[in-house]
Amino acid sequence: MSCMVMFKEKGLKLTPQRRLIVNAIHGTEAHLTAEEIIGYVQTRMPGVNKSTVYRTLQLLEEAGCVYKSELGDQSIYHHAEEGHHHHLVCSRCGRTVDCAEDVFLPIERAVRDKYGFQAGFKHMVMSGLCKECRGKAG
Amino acid sequence: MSCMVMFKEKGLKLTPQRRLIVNAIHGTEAHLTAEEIIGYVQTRMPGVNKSTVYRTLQLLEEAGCVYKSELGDQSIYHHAEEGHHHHLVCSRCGRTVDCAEDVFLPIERAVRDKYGFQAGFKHMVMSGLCKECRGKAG
DNA sequence: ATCGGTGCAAATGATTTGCATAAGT
DNA sequence: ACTTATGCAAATCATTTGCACCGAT
Repeated sequence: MSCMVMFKEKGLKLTPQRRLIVNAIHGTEAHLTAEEIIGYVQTRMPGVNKSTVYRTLQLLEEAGCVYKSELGDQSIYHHAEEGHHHHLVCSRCGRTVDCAEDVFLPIERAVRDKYGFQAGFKHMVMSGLCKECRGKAG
Repeated sequence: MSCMVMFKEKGLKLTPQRRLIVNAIHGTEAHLTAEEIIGYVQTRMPGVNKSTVYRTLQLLEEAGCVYKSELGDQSIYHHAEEGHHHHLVCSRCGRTVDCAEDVFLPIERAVRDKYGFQAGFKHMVMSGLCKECRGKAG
């Protein structure tokens, strides 16, 4: 719950709305779209406005409590806990699989050695087919 | 110029507007935003409408002549020629460096072996710091 | 009292779409 | 001629912003 602490440390307020948003993100290992988070929050507290959610997500992202990634035309959000820094999202069933951080090390090294380019692979979201969907048609 | 041929093969028309759009994309190794392409086209042929450009880009992408990637909140476009399948975009100076395709092989293998996940790394755009900018402040 | 937070409504900005007209083949 | 393409204007859709009011410290 470092998010909660963060608010106070920055002199920001820990409102019920913000608590809900933090809960939504910490309550799952999945990636959530802004819309899904809005839905979660509004289910438990009708009347909460989209802009409140967007503003809070921005605060959380700036504080490093939440990762924001672009997938397709929307942004998806995920908490920034230790131990699982990348994600595999199945483009068929939507399942999310956590992925170890070190899988990017070879490419990071290769790109640095070959091109002198320091790539930043932070919380990457890769799309493809998960184990279950690989065999299936479609 | 397989794009040009593609139009005819599909019974589509090769208009001056489309020719310009194809030229814009094939005339550079850089990634172009829709806006940049619109600018290129309108400079040489004022009056061409955005929607024409967007519609053509969509056709080209569907035909596999052009790659579309999301970077930040906009889409960027690049021709689909052989030999350079990934791109490194410097987040500081905007420079684009072509990147060999094989740098993704290790990660593709690792993710498949570890998680049974078949990731699709097609025409990836990675952001980071290029050789020139790595030393500089900022 | 003061500063930050919220809801609301309107603004943005990229992309898409409906439609009447223009132009390739 | 016949079908596709284009320009224009309006519609979307996710996200952002201005503003007056509300609430916690």
